[in-house]
Amino acid sequence: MTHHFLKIATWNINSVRARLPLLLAWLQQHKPDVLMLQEIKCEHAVFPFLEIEAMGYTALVHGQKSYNGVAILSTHPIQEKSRSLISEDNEPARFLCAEIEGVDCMNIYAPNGNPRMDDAGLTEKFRYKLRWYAALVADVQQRLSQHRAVVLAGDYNIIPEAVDAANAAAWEGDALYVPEVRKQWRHLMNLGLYDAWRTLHGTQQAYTFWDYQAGAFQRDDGIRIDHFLLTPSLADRLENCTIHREMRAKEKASDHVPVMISLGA
DNA sequence: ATGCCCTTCAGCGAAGGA
Repeated sequence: MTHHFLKIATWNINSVRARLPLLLAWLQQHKPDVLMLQEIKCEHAVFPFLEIEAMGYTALVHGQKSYNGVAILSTHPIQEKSRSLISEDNEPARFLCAEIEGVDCMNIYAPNGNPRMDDAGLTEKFRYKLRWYAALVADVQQRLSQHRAVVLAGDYNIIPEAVDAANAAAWEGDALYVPEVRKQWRHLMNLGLYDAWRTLHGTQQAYTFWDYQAGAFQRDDGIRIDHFLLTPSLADRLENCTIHREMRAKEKASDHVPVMISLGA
């Protein structure tokens, strides 16, 4: 079986319009085959198609006004497979799946889930995060039963382990780190998926998000919450995984940075 | 101590993020 060499990236861009110059410069420099964007924060009608298509990319957009929104950019032929994960009314735009070169590229922007508790107990926001992850696990399971090659990438809003935070103790009780949520991560891993960063870099500490507040980046008080999970045949092709930390130091930076993998032919 | 910051929409603050 022959494959295409593929560079696939993910980036929670925190508004594609506010970040367009940074996005175009990054694409020009790194030229990924595929880029999964989260938090584009716009509807399809105002997505910057012209500028992105001028760089040789086709854009598949699942937009929403003001909040959320995901998109997949590709230099290869792209076929949409799904944009719904959880069959509830008013589903926010947090999911988009497309087939590219025989790979199911699943772009996720998981619910944050905070605040986790209020006076009445677990909040609806937190319960929704758990339901959303249950639906994601079921969707991935379905694709695995069909022997699909799957790249599951995006903003998971999960700190998998203590090593994935500069100060794990500060995240105790937070919806990104509580045991119930880390258990959802383990459910995914136990389906047989490989964390691209962990696979290549072991327990080396690296972060993909630093809060805008309190000089978090200057203090390197970050967390690793943007991830690539791969099915085994794709993990076998994994050549590298890079976290583009330098993007956090730019003017008008997103609070997340790009993560990129290379898959061998 | 979810306040610090940033984005959107719609105004001259609120909501949401993580």
